[in-house]
Order: sequence, then structure tokens, then C-alpha cells
Amino acid sequence: MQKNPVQCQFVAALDSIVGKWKPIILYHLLQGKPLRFNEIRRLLPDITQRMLTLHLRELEEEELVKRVIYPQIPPKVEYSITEYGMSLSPVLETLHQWGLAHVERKQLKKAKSEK
Amino acid sequence: MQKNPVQCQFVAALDSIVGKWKPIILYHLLQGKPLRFNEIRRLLPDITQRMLTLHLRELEEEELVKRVIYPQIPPKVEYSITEYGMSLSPVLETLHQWGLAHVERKQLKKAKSEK
DNA sequence: TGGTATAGTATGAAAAAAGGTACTGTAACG
DNA sequence: CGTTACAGTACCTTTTTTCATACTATACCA
Repeated sequence: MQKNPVQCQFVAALDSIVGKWKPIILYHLLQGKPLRFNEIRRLLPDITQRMLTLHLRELEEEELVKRVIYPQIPPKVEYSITEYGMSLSPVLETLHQWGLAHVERKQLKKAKSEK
Repeated sequence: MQKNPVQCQFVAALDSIVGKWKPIILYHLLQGKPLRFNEIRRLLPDITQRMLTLHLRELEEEELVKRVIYPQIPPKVEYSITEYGMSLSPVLETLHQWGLAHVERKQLKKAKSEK
């Protein structure tokens, strides 16, 4: 953690939600429905099993995501957003919105430079 | 850029503002006053010259930050937020707020576990 | 004359993050 | 009997990011 107080908040916040796939995992879980391991995998076609496991473990560690194991064979594990995790909703939502506008702006610029 | 449309927005947004120091640089510049290279450096005591240069270049590249060189000796270069950069204000603000609550929550938990 | 401030660049090393592949055990399906 | 699905783990490699240090040129100040 940084010493500078202003920096602390950003570092703390970003540590929790950054990681190549974390925002997307959280976004999907924020839809409300619990998802199984492989369901998330299918939603993120390019993620490796290893990365998904690692990120989910970190999110669980920070109590943003809850992991429930059903003792069955074949195994069933469900991931869902926690109440605390839901507090991230506005953050991810504004980020998502800005990203949307950012992509559009980029495409507009690209189109302009091409003609 | 990812292919999956949902992911795109996050990737695009995060690419722009993530980097160990970018949110903090932007935060300071969002205060409105243009800052010189070394002024920013003093605000971020732990950053290396190299990292500051790299991050500023990237922010400039994405038109979030404007760089103005005054032809003087010793050199004077001022960085300021662009109009487009200002559109990041709500994103950083919610992030900052959440970080604040996140830090408090962590401290509360730590205090509990210690008694 | 030597030190300080300015805004960087260059180079190489270290650390962190992500990726790739193979492997586990069990059950149901064909 | 071979294959697939499930939810991972183990091990190793590659890529990306960050860090550390030295160096540039010029002017001002004591």
C-alpha cells in the first residue's frame, strides 16, 4: 500500500478489481445469477482455466465473490456476487459506460483518418 | 482488444486509466491546475522519472492529457487535463469513493481480528 | 567553480502477471 | 469401452510491467 493518502484509495480499489479478467467476471456475476465455473469459462472464451481459478480465488479472498461447493460427482461449484461485491456495481457501471463512449470515439477517429 | 463485446468496454476503459500510477496522475490533473513534470513527481514521491514519463506519454497518446513545452532553459513542460480527459472524472470519482470505503472496511476487519 | 534545477533518455535487471500444457477422479452417455 | 463433462492443480515458459542507475544539456546561484 502507498503511504500517500490520496493514492491509497486508488490502489486499494484497483487492487480489488483489476486483473485482466476480474472486471468482466464481476460484471457477469453482478447480473445476479450464480454461475458455475464452466459457465463463466464459456462467457470468457479466451481465459485459461488457470487464470479463471486464480482470479476467482482472489475475488473470494476479498469477499467480493462467494464460492459454494455442492458435494456431487461430477463436482458442482457455484460462484455468486456477495452483498459487499454489489457495492462495486456503480464503479463498474461508470467504467463500462465510459468504455463504451471511449470505443465509439476511437472508431470515429479511425473512420475520419481513413477517408 | 477482445472480441467479446461485453469485454471490450472494460478493456478499453481500463487500458486508458490503469497503469500503476495513471489514476493518481489523472486525479491530480483533474484538480484543474496544469502541473509541471517535477511538480507531479513531487506529488508522487515513489514514482521513478522513467515511469512518470512513460505514463504521461501514454495519457497524451490517448488525448487524456495535454503536454505544452515552453522553449526555455531550463526547460518547462506543463501537463494538463484535456476536455476529453475530464470525462473520466465520474469514473475516477466513484472509484475513489469506493476505495475509501474499501480501506475503511479493511481497517475495521483488522481491528476486529486483533481484539 | 561547483552545485542545483529542469525534463527527460538509455540500458539492463528484476518482479509480476499471464499463458500453455498436461494431469487428476468420477459418473453418465453412446 | 472410449468420450465427455465437471472443477480444478502442477509445472514451466513467455510476456508485460516496473525498478534502478547512469547520463544528457543548459542556466542560475553562491
